[in-house]
Amino acid sequence: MNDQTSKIRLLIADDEHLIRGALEALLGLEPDIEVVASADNGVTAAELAREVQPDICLLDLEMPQADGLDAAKAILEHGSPRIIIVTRHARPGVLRRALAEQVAGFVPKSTPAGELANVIRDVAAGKRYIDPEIAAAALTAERCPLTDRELDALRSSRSTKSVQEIAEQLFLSPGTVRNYLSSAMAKLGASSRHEAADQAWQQGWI
Amino acid sequence: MNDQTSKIRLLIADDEHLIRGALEALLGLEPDIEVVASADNGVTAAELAREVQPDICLLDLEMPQADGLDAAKAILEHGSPRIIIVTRHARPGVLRRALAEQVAGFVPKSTPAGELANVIRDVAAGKRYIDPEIAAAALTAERCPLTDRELDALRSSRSTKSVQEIAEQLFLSPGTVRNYLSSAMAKLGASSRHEAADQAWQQGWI
DNA sequence: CGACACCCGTGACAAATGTCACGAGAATTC
DNA sequence: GAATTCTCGTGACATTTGTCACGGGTGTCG
Repeated sequence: MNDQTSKIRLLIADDEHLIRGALEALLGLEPDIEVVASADNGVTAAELAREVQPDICLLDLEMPQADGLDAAKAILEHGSPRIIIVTRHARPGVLRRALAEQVAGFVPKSTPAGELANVIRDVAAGKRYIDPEIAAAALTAERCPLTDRELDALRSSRSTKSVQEIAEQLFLSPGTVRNYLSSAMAKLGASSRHEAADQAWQQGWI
Repeated sequence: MNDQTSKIRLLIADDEHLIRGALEALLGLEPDIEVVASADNGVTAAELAREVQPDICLLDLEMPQADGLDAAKAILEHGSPRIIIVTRHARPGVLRRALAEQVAGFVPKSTPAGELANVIRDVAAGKRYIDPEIAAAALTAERCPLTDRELDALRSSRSTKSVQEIAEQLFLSPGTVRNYLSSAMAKLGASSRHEAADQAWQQGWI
């Protein structure tokens, strides 16, 4: 791939131009890193990755079109760069899914800026890097106690408002939906379905 | 203050270390800009501003402790730097409040990175800069149709869940609160108070 | 087989929520 | 002064929501 003398070839994807540009500037200062591509959404990130074959892809998790995990999946189908996910809200369940996708690095945006270059070097050297805070949270967080249908109901209840509509979406009777939501709320200790749906989302279960 | 030869003295405040560091790197590359202070919340930003007396303060809107507007207010009590607000979600109402605080610049994080330095120079030269997209949105957006009490109720309903608790917070009867929420929902075309509160927040009314 | 967990549905009930009609007070206008 | 409009407030009402108890069906595991 890249020998001792050549630079680490980096792709950056973030939908906020200001931040992407700033990251380019920050990392461009490093003598052993070269930014070879940048994108503002997951789809073009995947396309660019196929073209330029970078060593490392630095992907923001929250992006329009396709998020960081979608992009990682697409990228790994046509190449084998190392992937680092950057995120604002680090949720345990998301970390699990990221690791399932063979992601090599996972850092929150609260990471000190100086650290990032080191993480990139470590990952380029074949190591993996997981933010210790998030790792701890993911390990202490118990497994999702909800059943599949309960998760379906919660998912629908985030976008839809009335039980009727949720029932129609899932092809169920309204009573059943309320039962699922009720039991989910009981398991999560929430007092409204919105609260329960929020919690489930925070954990990365939906 | 600063004559032709001296650099623009800049304070940066953003709670995400990664972004703050990246911005420092980006702007540090400019020959006529010098980052003299940086903070990760509004309170320390205000304290630092009093100490180092920067020419320009670049404040993120979303910060813990005190947000960008709070910080701007505090800063302007003990000095007269020019303030630039940076934000992820640019809401029309927030722009209005920012202008009321004598803020000199208002840019979203979707601004191209190269632009930012130019904005800083313009503002340092005494001009004002408002992102055209947000300005247009703020001008087309009609004035808030809600009464003061309706706004109070919506504000409370974002943090509190039951009508009872909202009523206690506002020293009102539960029935009155429900009326305010109901009329607010009618005015906004929402079908639940959460939806209405969300809309009002999106517009920057609360 | 029995025990168990999950899926789907029903009916009934209390509490919370949203809607409505109505009234008191203040300000404006004729 | 009377009519009008606006805001703020109260109480009654139907609907929605969340809870509970129950039953039938399916598949898995010991």
